[in-house]
Amino acid sequence: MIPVSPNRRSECPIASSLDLVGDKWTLLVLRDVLDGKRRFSEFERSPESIPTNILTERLRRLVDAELLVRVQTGKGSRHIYEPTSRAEDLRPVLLALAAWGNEHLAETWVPPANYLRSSNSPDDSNQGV
Amino acid sequence: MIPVSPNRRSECPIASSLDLVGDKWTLLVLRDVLDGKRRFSEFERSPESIPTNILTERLRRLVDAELLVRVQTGKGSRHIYEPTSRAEDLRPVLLALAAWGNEHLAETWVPPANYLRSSNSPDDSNQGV
DNA sequence: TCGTTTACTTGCATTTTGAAAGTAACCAAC
DNA sequence: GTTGGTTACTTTCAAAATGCAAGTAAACGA
Repeated sequence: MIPVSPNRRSECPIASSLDLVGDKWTLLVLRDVLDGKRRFSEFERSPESIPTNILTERLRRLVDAELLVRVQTGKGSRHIYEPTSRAEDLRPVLLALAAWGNEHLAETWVPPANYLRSSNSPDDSNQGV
Repeated sequence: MIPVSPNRRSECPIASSLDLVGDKWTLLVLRDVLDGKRRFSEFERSPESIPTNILTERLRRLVDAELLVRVQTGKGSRHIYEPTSRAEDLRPVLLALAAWGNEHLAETWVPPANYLRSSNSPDDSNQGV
């Protein structure tokens, strides 16, 4: 369980979830990681172009809340971010948002049928994001 | 279909949805309206205490995007906001967020089994939000 | 060894948010 | 028919978050 945060607005589970992931960028980072991306530079290269200072801060928050774990790879400042089951459990949220977007927003990419359905690495035939 | 917005970050359906509802407050207004609330003053009284200038602006955006319709009641500046089917279609997003919050965030209200499942007015036995 | 990549940090301008107070129209009671 | 309350806002201004650009240090790759 993620402990009660000091800036929680209410005990509503929706409001409390949004206190953690309800901003412009966090769910997009989670989208990427659940789509198989693992590295800072991969998140950075996504089409939305997240500013790097914000990416750093969001990754830190997600690691703090244990939605991601940061794993050292090689010697220096080279690591990957792996989703935990807490992050995996957000898939239904992302899938519901994607379905709503495809149904109601003009000119959105329709992802392949299995998009975000497994934790596998992204498949080359899809449009990714 | 909601037309392409000038500030859209990408054609990803998740990112595009978040361009409209991906902030701290919008989904809480939609939670309230899907929970049976209809008036400005009802949204204002929710436990998260949305600032009124922000509430005004969010209601305007949701009316513009046709997730809500503003209906005059009585003479003067007295109206209600009714959800359209575009808003109803966001229920799965809210339910998924609520489920995730209840599973992973400490001390969140567990809403009744039928929470947000219908467009009926809220039932007195529930804790509302 | 030299250029490139990775994963950041820093500084600063712009934008958004938040808190509080103000307002105008209506409504209900006395 | 005035007074007090409610409704649905608007305005002001401070504070916080975001965004952009540039800088950095270590490591990697040829």
